[in-house]
Amino acid sequence: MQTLVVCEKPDAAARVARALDEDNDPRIIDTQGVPVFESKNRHETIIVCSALGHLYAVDAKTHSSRRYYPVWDFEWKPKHLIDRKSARLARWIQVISSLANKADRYINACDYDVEGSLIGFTILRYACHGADTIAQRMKFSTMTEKELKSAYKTLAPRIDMPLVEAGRTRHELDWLYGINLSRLLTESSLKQNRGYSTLSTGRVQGPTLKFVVDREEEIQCFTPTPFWTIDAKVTEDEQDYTLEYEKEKISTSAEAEQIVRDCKDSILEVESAESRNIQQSPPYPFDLSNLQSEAYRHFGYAPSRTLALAEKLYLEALISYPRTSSQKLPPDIGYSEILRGIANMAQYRILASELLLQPALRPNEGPKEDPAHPAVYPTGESPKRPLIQPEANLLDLIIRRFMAAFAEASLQESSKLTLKKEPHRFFLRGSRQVKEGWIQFYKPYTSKESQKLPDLKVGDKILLAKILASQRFTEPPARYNPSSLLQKMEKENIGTKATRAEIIEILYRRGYIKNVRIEATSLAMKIISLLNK
DNA sequence: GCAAGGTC
Repeated sequence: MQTLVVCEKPDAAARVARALDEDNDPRIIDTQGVPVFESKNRHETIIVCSALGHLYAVDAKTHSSRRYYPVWDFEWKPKHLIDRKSARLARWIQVISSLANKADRYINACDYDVEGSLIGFTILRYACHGADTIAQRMKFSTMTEKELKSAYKTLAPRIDMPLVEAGRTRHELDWLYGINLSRLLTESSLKQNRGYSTLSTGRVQGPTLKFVVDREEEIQCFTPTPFWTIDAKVTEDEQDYTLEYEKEKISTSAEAEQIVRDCKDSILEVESAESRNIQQSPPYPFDLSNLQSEAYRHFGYAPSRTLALAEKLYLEALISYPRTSSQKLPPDIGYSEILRGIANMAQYRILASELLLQPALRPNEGPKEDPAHPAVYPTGESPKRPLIQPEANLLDLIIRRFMAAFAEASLQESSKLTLKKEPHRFFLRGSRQVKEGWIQFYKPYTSKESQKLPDLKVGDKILLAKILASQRFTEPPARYNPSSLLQKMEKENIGTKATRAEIIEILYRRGYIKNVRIEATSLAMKIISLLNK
């Protein structure tokens, strides 16, 4: 009896093999670069092998011209027969096939989601000689040793065909829709003598581009309307304080002038003073899109760049797997061991040591989960080479975010004074940090600036030092940038954590969008109006 | 030179 377990990626295979081996030390079998492990326990020997994502994909059945459309004939083929860049997968499939010959029991242990179920299915069917019909399914939601062991004990007797069908249909529809429409666009552009340029669209590219085009149209159609604001100041102990008028926007010049006339050189009386404490929980651990948006905010890195940098840090064992949508950190990643590692780096020593003094370490987790990975966290290893600045920046962000997640809530006192000159009201807002909590750990990536208030009590009087009305204009909606466009995609649930950044890059490459503050080009306008028909 | 989804 020989069991063959198929995982989605080498890293996952290593974890599964470790969990299933009774000494947590599986034998690594040499297969010239294709990872295969042998796990032993009292009853059996288990062979654990790995895919490298999809090994099979959809392609045209016959290789006619790429200019021909529509194409309806497609079939599933090994990826190395479809594109040259996948050449190394030929050996992958060979190795798995020969392992399958010696096996009589098969388990799909790919990530428990649509794509994982399909990756396992195509391998079992095409590389393991139709083993999909007898294979079992190992289901887990995190790759902890405990959960992997228990998943192995409670195998589902069959693979999950509904998920497989969903995945297969998605691949096929995306291919039919994307390839045909893209060829149509490219050909029609050729016919209009625009010269050759590849045009493309698809289930994700199309709607994403439409977000940008819609915004472009809103901006072009926008007519600014005037409004007035009141700028006012008081002075106390030689310090100026800016007042907010009770109405943020005033619609007519006459009304604004009236307010100024009513209040000019008058004495304001403090009508009320309120203050309340606001507690703010630590930030959640990073999922990929939060990491991308913070890296954009603080360093200006495009989401695609952040993913590439994170990938590199991951391959050098400095951080965990970055393509995750989880905001959870299960205890078995070893909180205190990681923090001890972080404490070995001089710049974090004091902060990490402080956390290690806590009686119990518990991260403030977010709601999002991922079937295969925890949130992004630092491994606690020190870099073995000098990092380039962007790598160092990203690692610093990830380390501080990790520490912050374990820290205490911050407490801020927020105060508001209301000053009156009948019938008008002005506000003075202030804030003060009462307890720093997690902010101490996440600096400099958060700024909670204190705003002092003058020492005034209810009933006190103070001279209005300055008041004037200013005309302003309403502004059109802001353009997307790569980060906000990615967030919009996530909100609308198109694309995936691993592909969104790349799809935005494609839109740039096709000449559909330009600049960091994203503008739709005239080409994009034409494409979208064509697709709307 | 085409999609979108895995992964390195």
